[in-house]
Amino acid sequence: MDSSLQGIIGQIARLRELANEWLGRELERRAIEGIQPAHGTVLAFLFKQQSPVPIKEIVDQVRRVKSTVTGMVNTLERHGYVRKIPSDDDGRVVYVELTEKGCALRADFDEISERLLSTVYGEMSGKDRESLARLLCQLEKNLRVSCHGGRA
Amino acid sequence: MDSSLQGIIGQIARLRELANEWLGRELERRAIEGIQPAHGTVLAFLFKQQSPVPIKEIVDQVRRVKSTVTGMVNTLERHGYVRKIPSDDDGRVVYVELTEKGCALRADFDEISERLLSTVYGEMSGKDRESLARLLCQLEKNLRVSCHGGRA
DNA sequence: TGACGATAGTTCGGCCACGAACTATAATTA
DNA sequence: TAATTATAGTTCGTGGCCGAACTATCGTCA
Repeated sequence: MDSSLQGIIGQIARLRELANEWLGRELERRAIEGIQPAHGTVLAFLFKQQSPVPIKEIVDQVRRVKSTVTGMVNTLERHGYVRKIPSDDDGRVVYVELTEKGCALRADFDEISERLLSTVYGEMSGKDRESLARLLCQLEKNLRVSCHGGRA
Repeated sequence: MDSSLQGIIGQIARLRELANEWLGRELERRAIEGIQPAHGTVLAFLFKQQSPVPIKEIVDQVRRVKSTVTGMVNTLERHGYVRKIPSDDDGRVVYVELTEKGCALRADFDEISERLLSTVYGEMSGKDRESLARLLCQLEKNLRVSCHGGRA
């Protein structure tokens, strides 16, 4: 029931898909291989770090279950964007760190983010952008309350 | 880059996930088994039919690639919500039709759709709902133009 | 009628995404 | 210190989603 097909939820779902599609094309256009739209949150987080981070940290930040993060990190590793380093102190943890190739994504990443924003907003006035953000926040709050009583 | 994490796209992505989460809980609460939020568009389409439809029709309506639809139809069939009937006239086509069990979903489906709508909107005024829809349409148009030059 | 191209579906491999089970290593507590 | 519990990651099975390749059938056209 991804839909409610008609109605606001369908609209939101479509929008999200269009954005993903746009990102896919942009990545392809720039010949960036092995990167999926979903990797965005992980990369954004890694860009902010100046030292290797445990996978656990990524899991907490990225709002994905650990098995999902394991998979994404492995994909990123296989494509050479990231390196895994087992901890010496704690035999359970594995650190993740961007490689050269991974760091090199940053410029594209920033450009793409900016371009997406300006594409999606187009000529929309600042006032309308604010209204939109506010209204969406409201929906988000409504759903969040109904889902988990406001937490998270 | 599902994200742009911050900004409108992230907000939309979160909203869509929350809606899916909400749907998941609702389906679980009603003990409806084997149904995924993504099946919503397929079911909505089947509810509107009074005779079996070729898979091709579903593909066109549901905005999913044929291999995806094949998968979903098979899942629905395995759970007994749907029946596949090879055509006599045309050896290539396979018709799909709701079973009793499938038809029985309709009431829940309608209720759930309505409840989701009222949950997500909450107390938002009619005027705001309209503004929101209008603004989202604008974003959708912007992206669509940028993606495929306005088609589709 | 026979070859060729279009059309309908399926299959396969690759990803994300989830939950449950499992491993291995701490940390805690009796 | 031994047993128990908690924590970090991985693995596995299910499913959506895609694109590409494949099969089978239908239409068309020579």
